[in-house]
Amino acid sequence: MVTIVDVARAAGVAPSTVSYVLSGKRSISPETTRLVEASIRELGYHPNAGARALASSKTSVLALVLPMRTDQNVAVVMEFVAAVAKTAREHDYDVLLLTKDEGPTALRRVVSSALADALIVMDVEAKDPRVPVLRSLQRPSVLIGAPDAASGITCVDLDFAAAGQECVAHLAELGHRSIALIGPAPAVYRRGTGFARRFLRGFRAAAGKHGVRAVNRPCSHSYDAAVRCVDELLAADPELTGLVIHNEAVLPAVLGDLRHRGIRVPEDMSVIALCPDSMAVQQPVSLTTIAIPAEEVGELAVEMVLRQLAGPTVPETRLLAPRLVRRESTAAI
Amino acid sequence: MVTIVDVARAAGVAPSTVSYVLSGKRSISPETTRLVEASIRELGYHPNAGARALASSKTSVLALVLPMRTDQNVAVVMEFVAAVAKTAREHDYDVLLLTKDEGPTALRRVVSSALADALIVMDVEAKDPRVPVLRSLQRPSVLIGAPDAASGITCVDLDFAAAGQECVAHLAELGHRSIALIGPAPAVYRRGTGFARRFLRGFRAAAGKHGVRAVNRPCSHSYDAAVRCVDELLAADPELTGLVIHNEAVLPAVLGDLRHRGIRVPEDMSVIALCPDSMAVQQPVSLTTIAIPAEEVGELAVEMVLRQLAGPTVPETRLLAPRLVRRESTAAI
DNA sequence: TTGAAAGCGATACCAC
DNA sequence: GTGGTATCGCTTTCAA
Repeated sequence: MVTIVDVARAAGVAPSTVSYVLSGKRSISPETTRLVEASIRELGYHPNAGARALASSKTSVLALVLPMRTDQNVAVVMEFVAAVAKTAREHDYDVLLLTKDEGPTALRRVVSSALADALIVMDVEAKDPRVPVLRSLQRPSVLIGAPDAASGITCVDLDFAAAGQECVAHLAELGHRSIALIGPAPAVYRRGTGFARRFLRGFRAAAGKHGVRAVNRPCSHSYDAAVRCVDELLAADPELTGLVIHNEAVLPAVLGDLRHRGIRVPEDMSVIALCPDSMAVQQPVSLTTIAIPAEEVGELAVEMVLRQLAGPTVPETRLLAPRLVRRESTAAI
Repeated sequence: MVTIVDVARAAGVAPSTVSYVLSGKRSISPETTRLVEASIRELGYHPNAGARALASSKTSVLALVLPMRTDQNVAVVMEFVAAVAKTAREHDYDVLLLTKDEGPTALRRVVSSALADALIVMDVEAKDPRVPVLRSLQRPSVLIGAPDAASGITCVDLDFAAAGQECVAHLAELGHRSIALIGPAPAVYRRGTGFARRFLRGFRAAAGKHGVRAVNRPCSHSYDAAVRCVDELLAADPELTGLVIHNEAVLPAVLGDLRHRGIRVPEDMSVIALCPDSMAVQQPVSLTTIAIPAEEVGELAVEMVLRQLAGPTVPETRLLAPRLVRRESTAAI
């Protein structure tokens, strides 16, 4: 193993000088810099992460807590992870993977054993037990999502309320007077995952404002549930002409079922979905969507957490404005 | 921060004794053990990971290299990750996340900076540039998947060749005489991802053996591509009665299209898919599948890599036998 | 602009 | 069965 002493000897300088060349924390003559950098390259030196962490109390590692349900949202979660990993590396950080089901203890463990400098936590619920722990930990952290009590912590997420509003506004503008929301599984509401309720709130508010008849129907992930859901909605209101789908899992099922019933999209039924773009274009009709800005959120999460690492910041909840992408599944009535 | 010295003082013993209580590397009197453990609990002591790594040259971290494409396979990748993370934690290891597009350099970096003790590498291609690097690294590693030249390295994967054979055998037994394989996107074959070719090989061999007419058609991930694919297959052979789908992305599209054409599954067309179970039961007809044993593979990968860490082992490629789960999408002709 | 040396917090060897 | 302490590789303060 190549150590800083080896490099120093090869370059004919002191170990501390090598360290300073690497960190840039003091000015070094160009000549010395050249010498040291050459030795580093020649010997293939990589600083030992443990030693560095021990001496500097900084690990250059971010812990990322992931939900590991495989039933839902997988594509979106993956996009977050990709964005977080990429952005972290751009700032010379590595990513340590934790899973949500390790619970709040895992956060404590990672921090007290100095495995990571900061935490990014996904899939935050309304009354998330990890939030108080995070608060007590006194370590930089960013939540992706937002709990009920977000005071004192930093969050970033899509503005789901605005997203709900935009969906309704778009349909209302196209002349639709009766619309329905096919929501996430009942379990999601029960778990109190914030985004579901925030979306619903925006949806309802906008419906009131635009004078549109609007109903809401959670839907679990089986094909049958999706079909039953469409059934009920059509039975309850034959005039229904607009569907907002906030549930990627049943997207193919709902669209398939509409087609099977001879209900054309968008001629007979306008459909707008909240889902990743990649999914939107993989359907029989390419879907008008509110994109989930996973990449942006992931990137932002890393940047916000690094800013905290760099110095004091004020906790804030950052909600990203929804971006409606109009494709072929919505039309004027 | 609580250190081992604090614990030692509180328990009235030497720091080394605390260390030995923790590691179990020498026998300690019950009384001392009790005392030390109590102090640890009271003070909330967690050993500093960096210090430990520095002193012992072991990090208790496994590096996991993930593909970050979001287009395909996401559910399966997620299941791997979940299994790896869970199994690693059960053995008191943490997981460091790397992405495939960081390339072979990332492997070198992680090893030389002593960020991880071993590597688990996913999405291995036929001529994967990471393989020679891995070989030169002299660190325990397991590939999920298998390159062409697997000598000297440890791999674990589903036995895709056997899976291809099983699919054909199952359909042949049911009396089908003409079947087709809807395969992964052309890009996947081009990339030389081993599993695609191995599956195809098994498929062809079994078709020959059972005297079944069999064709192969790669299919990219758009809805239109899927429809076109079905179109062509039906045009080429009106007698086609069996479909093997090795492409989760187009599963809903193909099934939707069949239904739209009035082709019933399984009455008119038997369908067997290679996909996660969760996906199989989310279709209009629950699908007969070869399950991808992601959980088993992930678990095994961790165990194999830990065994290497424990002592010398002989490199081997472990192929898991496919398990066909019969559901409602296949029937006798 | 550079060097010397004191830690950082654990492990594991050497003593007893 | 237990204690003392050199050691791991780096950062950073103090000195020059």
